[in-house]
This record gives sequence, C-alpha cells and structure tokens, in this order.
Amino acid sequence: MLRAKVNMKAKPHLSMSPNEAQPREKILLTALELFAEQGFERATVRQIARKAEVNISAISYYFGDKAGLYQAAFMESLGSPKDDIELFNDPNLSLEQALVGLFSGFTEPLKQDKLAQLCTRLHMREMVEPTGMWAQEIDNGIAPYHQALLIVLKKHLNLNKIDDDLHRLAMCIVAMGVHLFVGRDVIEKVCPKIIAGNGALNLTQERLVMFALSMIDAEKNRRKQVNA
Amino acid sequence: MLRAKVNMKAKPHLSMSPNEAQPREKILLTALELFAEQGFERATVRQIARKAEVNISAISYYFGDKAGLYQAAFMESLGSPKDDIELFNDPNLSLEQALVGLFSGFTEPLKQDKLAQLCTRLHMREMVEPTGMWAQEIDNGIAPYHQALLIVLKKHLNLNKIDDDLHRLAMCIVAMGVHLFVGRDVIEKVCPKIIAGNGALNLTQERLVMFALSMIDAEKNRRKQVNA
DNA sequence: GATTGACTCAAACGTTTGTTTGAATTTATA
DNA sequence: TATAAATTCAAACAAACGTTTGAGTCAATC
Repeated sequence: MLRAKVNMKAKPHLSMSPNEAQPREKILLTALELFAEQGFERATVRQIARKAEVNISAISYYFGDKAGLYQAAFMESLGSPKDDIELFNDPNLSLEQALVGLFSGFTEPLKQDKLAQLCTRLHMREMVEPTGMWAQEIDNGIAPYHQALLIVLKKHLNLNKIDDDLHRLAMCIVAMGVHLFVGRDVIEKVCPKIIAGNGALNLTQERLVMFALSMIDAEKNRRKQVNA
Repeated sequence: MLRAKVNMKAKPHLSMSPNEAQPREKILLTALELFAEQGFERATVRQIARKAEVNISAISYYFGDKAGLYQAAFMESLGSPKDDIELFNDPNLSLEQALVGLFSGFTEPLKQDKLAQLCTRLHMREMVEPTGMWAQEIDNGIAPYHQALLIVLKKHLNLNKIDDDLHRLAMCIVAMGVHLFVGRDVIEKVCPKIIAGNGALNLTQERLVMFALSMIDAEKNRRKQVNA
C-alpha cells in the first residue's frame, strides 16, 4: 500500500558541474520511467537502483522510502496545471483556437518529449490504479482543468449556468484526448498510423478539434430545440 | 510477472446442489473482484483466500497458481466478443440504432450488474497495465470490435475503403464509451451526477449517441469538401 | 594532518510474497 | 463397511520485497 511520507531528506548537495552524474536526478528519472511503464508495485527499488546505476540505499538516502521516491517522481515530473489550462482558457481565443490548445496538451507530449510521455503515462495510470496522491491530483490538476473547460464551453454556448449536459459535453471532449494515452496499446495494434509521426499526429489533432466542434454544435442545436 | 500457465487442474467435482458452497466459483468471483479493484500485483492470494473463506492452497489446487487464477477469472468473466459486436453490427440497423447498441455496451454494465462492472473494470485496467493475456484479448476481442465498427461507419459514410481518418473517427467514438470506465474516478469527483442512477446514465448514453452522430456527420462533410 | 559531513557500498534485516507439503478429513463408489 | 479419490487444512518453504546498518570513501574546511 502506498502511504505518503513527508520526512524525506532534502537534497544536500549544491555542487555539481552540469554534465556530472547526479545520482538524485538519475534515480528520479529512472523511477519515473519504471513507475510509468510498470506501475508502483511492479517497479522494484532494486530494479530502479540497478538501472540508475546507484546503490540500493541511495534511494532511502535521498527519498526516504519507495513511496517518497514515487511522490518525488510524480511531483517533479508535474508541469503546473495552470500551464495546461492556459492553453485554452484565454478569453480572447476563438472556440476553435481554444480546442486546438486543449488537444495540443494531449498531442504535443506524444510528438516530442519522451519524458513528457512518461509523465503523462504515469498520470493516466493513476486513473485506473489510484494511489494516495491521485485524489489530490484530481483536486489540484484535473478538477480546475475540467472547470476551465466548462467555462469556455458555457461561454460559447451562451449559457448562464453549468448543468449536467455541459458536464457530459466536456467529458466527451476530454475523453478523446485521454484515449490517446489510455488506449495507446490498442491504437498501436489496431491503427498505429494515426499516432505514428508528427504529421499523423497533427492530422489526428485536427480531427479531434473538428469532432469537438461538431459535438458543441450538436449540443447547441439540441438546446435550441428543447427551448423552443 | 504474469506468465500464462495452461496445466491447471480441471474442476473435478460434478456434484453440487445449486445453492451449495462451491469453493472454485467462490474463489473465482472473489478473485475477479479483488483483481478488478486492486490489480494483479496488489491483490494477494492470501487476501483472496481469506475473503473467499477457503484455505490458501485451494487456489493452487483449483487453478495451479496465481497467474492461472487470474487467467481463469479473466476468461470466465468474459462475455463473448461476438455478443458485444452484434449489438451494433446488424446491417439492418439504422446508424442511430447501431450507435445506441454500441454505447449500451458501455452504459448497461454501469447500470445493473455489479459483476459486469467488475469484468469491465478488469478489462479497462488491462489497457493501462497490460499483462501477458492482454495482447491476446486485443486480438480476439478489441480488434474485431474495432473492425466491425469500421465497417458500420464505412457503410454509412458510403466509402469504398477504410482509411486512417475512418480509424480516427472510430477511435474517437469508442473513446467516449471507454472514458466512462477509465475516467470513473475523475467523473465521480467532478460531475458524479452524469453517471449516478439509471436515468442519468440513459441521458448520458443519449448524448453519446448524439455526439457520435454529429462526429460522423462532420466527417462526412469534411470528405465532401475534400472531394469537391 | 585531523575533523567533519556528504555520499557509497556490500551485507544483512524482518516481512510478505506465491507456492508446496503431507497428513487429516470428507465424499463418492463398490 | 471398506476403499479410493477428492478436498481441506495448518504449517512450512524459498524467494523477493522494502528497508536498515555500519563501515567505508571522498572532498572540503579548519
């Protein structure tokens, strides 16, 4: 079971030339990789230490225990939620621009950065296998994200309050982005070409935006008919 | 690590009055529950045995080992993929009817059957935490499912071949259904009302169908413009 | 050169894991 | 009832787990 431990040793070294081997960071990066690939339970501290080429006890030395290492890997790999939100939350953006910003938060990590992919995968994994900190991440990262999206949608639908159907719309829009990560194994088996390479990913993002726009439009029309 | 083991003992008892305690089935059901809730690694054989009220060694007696138990729980909880597919694959169905059938495969388990929920959760978990059998399940369950959906979409879009953009459409449609399970923790925190109770779930399913229809329509229009 | 503190290391710790054992018990068959 | 098979059980097994230990190395400071 994963318990939060706060009393981990703060990093005591201030030295280090930039390219020198920094065991703390090496452990952190390796842990992120193995936790993301295998999950908290399957990734063992011995495996992490071996791959990071450090002694086992370096882990407890720097991070207290395995849970502390996980927490550190999770937190330090975390881009500020505000960064993601601001990609689509700007009131000056058109609806399409906002959606492009929203989905680029999902497709960009797939394009470029292996590290970013690992971070995202680690987060997606938490959706199915919640550890202690996941609840906290929902509060601090996901809920504000969802809320910001709701406000964007509300504005473009000219609504004066957020109702359940707006939640449904937001959920369905986000689902398409989330599925790029969660359903990755399936996609790579069934239709790998739609996420293989930047060109294909750009096209996929275009389609996501188009689909989201069509969903918003459908919701708008539905409300028109209901209110008539 | 999870390895497939084939040489498990076939159930040797043919007896049993219907309501009698059947240890094998009791183990199987408990295992399904705990594997679905906690995953393969976290659910221990001792925990399963305790909850099922059987001796530990009953597990190896009936299923060989933990992996065998997992495999049995996974397989025996498996409705035939054909059943799911036939919900939307009938060529006589209208597009809307097909989509209703498609999404009811996701919403029905949420409505009624606790067992079905566990099965689905176990499957969704495999998406993020692939065990050995997951690849097999993709081949036998998911890929045909996706293929059947592609054919339905192809027919209603009047296409003569399946291309990447059809894959994108199919993926996005399925993503909405998948998210009901994968994003369950988030939904229950952010907008629990959209999946709380059969009424809300029926509405959610209605919206999924509406959104899917709008996406298909958008794709149709896009192709029209491209071909013009 | 001595002292201090940061860091590394091989080895061991106690637990828990999945699994096996072999006798005891129950059940079916004759 | 006698015999054999099926099933249960407490106990033990080796292996792997996360963690700790204490001596050791290295670099900086006095």
